[in-house]
Amino acid sequence: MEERNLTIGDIAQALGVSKTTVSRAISGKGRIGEQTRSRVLDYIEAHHYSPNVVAKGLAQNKTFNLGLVLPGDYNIVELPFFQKCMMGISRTASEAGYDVLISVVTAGQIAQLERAVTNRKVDGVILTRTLTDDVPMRYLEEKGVPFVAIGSTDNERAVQIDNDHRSACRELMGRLLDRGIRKFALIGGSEGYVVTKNRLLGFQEAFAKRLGWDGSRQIFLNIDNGAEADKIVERLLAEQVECIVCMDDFLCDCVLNALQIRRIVLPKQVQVASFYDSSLLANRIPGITSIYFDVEELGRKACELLLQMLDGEQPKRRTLLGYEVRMRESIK
Amino acid sequence: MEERNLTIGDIAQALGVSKTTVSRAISGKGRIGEQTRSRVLDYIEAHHYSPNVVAKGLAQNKTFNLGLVLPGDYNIVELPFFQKCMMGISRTASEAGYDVLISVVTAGQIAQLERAVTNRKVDGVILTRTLTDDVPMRYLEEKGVPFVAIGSTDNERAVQIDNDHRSACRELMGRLLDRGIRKFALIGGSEGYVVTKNRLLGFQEAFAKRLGWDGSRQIFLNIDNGAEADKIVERLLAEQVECIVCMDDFLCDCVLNALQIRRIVLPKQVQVASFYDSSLLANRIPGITSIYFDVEELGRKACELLLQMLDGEQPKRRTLLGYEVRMRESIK
DNA sequence: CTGAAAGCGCTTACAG
DNA sequence: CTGAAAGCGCTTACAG
Repeated sequence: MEERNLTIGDIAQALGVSKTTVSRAISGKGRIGEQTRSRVLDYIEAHHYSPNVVAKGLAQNKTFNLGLVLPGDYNIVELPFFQKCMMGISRTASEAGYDVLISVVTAGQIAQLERAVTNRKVDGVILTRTLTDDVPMRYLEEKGVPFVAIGSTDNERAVQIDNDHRSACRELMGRLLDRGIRKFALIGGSEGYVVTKNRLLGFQEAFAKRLGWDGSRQIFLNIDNGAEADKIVERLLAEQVECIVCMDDFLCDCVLNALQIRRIVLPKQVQVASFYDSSLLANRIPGITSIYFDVEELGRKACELLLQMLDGEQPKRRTLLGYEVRMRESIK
Repeated sequence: MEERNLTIGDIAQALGVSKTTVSRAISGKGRIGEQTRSRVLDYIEAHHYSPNVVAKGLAQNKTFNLGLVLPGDYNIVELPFFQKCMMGISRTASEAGYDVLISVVTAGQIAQLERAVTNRKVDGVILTRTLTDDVPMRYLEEKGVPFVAIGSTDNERAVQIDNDHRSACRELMGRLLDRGIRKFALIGGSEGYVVTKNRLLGFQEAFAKRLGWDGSRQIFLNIDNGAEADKIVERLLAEQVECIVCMDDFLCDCVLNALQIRRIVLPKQVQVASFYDSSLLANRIPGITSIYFDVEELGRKACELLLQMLDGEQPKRRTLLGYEVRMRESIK
C-alpha cells in the first residue's frame, strides 16, 4: 500500500534500457524497435505501472485538466441542466485522458476560476452559462485561455455551442398556432440571459410567419419569483387568455402552482406550454407540452470542441444542436 | 498574453539571489533575512508572479487537488444535495489552496475515480454518497487513499460525516405523535442506502419511547417510482391512514401527486410529512412539514476533515451534524 | 533504433 | 542568513 510508485527510471533499470526508451515505448513517439517496445509494454503491464501525469504535464507544459465553470447562484430548475452538462463533459474528458476541475462562480465573483488559471491547473475551460456581460468569459479572453461557452453569446471570438432555442421555440409556437390558439401570454425570466432573447425571437418569428393571424399576445419578461408569476396568472385568467407559455420550467412550475391553487383544470380552462423540458416537471399531471434538449450531448460536444482547440485546431465559432418538440396533455 | 510565465529562476536572477532564497521567501519555510524576504515579496507583487503549483506539487509529491466522487445515477430530488455539497466543498478547498476534481461513478463503475487515483491527480477524496456495499470506498481503502465519506457507513475505519438523521426523524415523529396522530404510514426508498436504515431507526424509536401509544404504523420500503407510490397511496386512503410520512422528497413528490390526482385536500383529508426538506418541495402549497439540513455546511465540514487528514491529523471517525424540524401546514 | 543530458519549475537536505 | 546541488518523474532535441 505504501510502496513507492514505480517510475520510468525503475523500469529502465529493470530492463537495462534508458529512460528515453521507456518513455518512447509508452508515448509511441519517436522510433523504437518493435521488440524493445513490447518488452517495455509487457513489463508495464505486469507491474501495473502507470505514469505520473503531473510530471508528464510539467515536462510538456500541460495539466490534462479541464476547468468547468459552474454558477453558484442557480435556481433549482437549472440544476439538472448543469448536472447533465457535467456528466457529458466529465465522460468525454475522461475518455480523452483529461480530468475535470470545477470552479464555482457567483455573481461575477471569479476567484476560484482565477486561482485555477493563475495556478496553471487547467489547459482550457468550459463555461456552462453565458451572460450578456460575462465576467468569466472576459477574464479568460484576457488571459488567453482556450475556452468554449455552452450557451450563446454575442462575443464573436468565442467558441460557443448551444441548442437551437430559437428554432425550437418557433416550431413549438407554430404548432400551437396551428391548433387554433389565439390568445397567448409569454412569461419569461431575466433578459440578462442570452437564451431569453433567443427564445423570444423564436416566439415572435412564429407569429411573423403567419400574416393572417388575428389573435393577441402579451409578453412578461424579467419575472423571477413565484409571487410575480402568481399575480400575472391571476390577471391572465381574468382576461381569459387561452395559453400561457413559459420560457423555462421554473416559471412553469410557478404558473402551475398558481393555477392549482385556483383549481384551474388543464387544458380545459387554460393551456400551458414550456420552452424547456426538465426533469422538474416530469411527474406533473397532466404532462406539460415542452421542448426537449439532449443536455448531456451538449456537454459532450462542448468538451470535444475544447479538446480540439487544445490539439491546436480551430473549430468553427458556433455550433447549434437540435431539439425535440414534445406535445403533451397540457395543450388541447 | 503569450509571454512566458515568470519563474522562480527569473526572480532570483533579477534580484541577484538564489532560487532557494526566493523559494523560502514565498513558502515562509527556513530562515531568511527580513530584508531579503520583503525584496522578493515586493518583486513578486509588482510583477504578478504566481507559482506553478504543478511543479511545486511534483517536488512535494502533492497535487493540491481533492477528488470529489459524484454519482451518475441520481434522481432529481437528490440533485440539490449533491450540488450544495459541492459548493461547500469547492469553497473550503479553494480557501485552503486546493482545487476540486470530479469523478462520476455510476452503478459501481469507478473508472473515472481509478483514473484520478492511479494518475496521481488527487491527494484525497470525498465521497458524497455511501452505499451498504460501497465499491468506491473499498477501492480507496485498498489503495490507501485518504478519504472522507459524506453519509453514514458501517465501515469502522472510514472517516465519515453525516447529519443526524436518526435523531431528526425521531424528533419529527415525536412531534407528530404529540399532536395526537394515530394511524401512520411510512414510505421509504432503497434499503441499500445507509440513510434509509437510520431514518427507519429514528422513526421506530419515536414509537418505542411512547409506551401508551395505541395507534398503527405501516411501513413500505424499497419504493422507487411514482407508480408504486401511487398504488400505496390509494390503499392508504382507503384505509383512512391519518398521516403519510415520506422518507425523502422524491417519494413525497410522488405521494403529493397521487393525492392531487384524487383531489385530496391537505391536511384536512390526510396529513403528510417528509424526512427531508429539499428545494424541490419549496413551492408546494400547502407547505410540507419536514426536516432541514444545512448541506453546504456538511460539504464544508467534510472538506475540512479531509484537509486535516492531509495535514497528517487523525480526525475522529464520526461526525454528526445538526438538523431542524420544520413544521408546516401539511400537518394539522 | 537507442541513449546521455538538459530541461519543465519547484523544494529541500546539506554546507557554509 | 544564503546558496549550490540534487531531486520530484517525466519529455525531447541532439548525437550516435
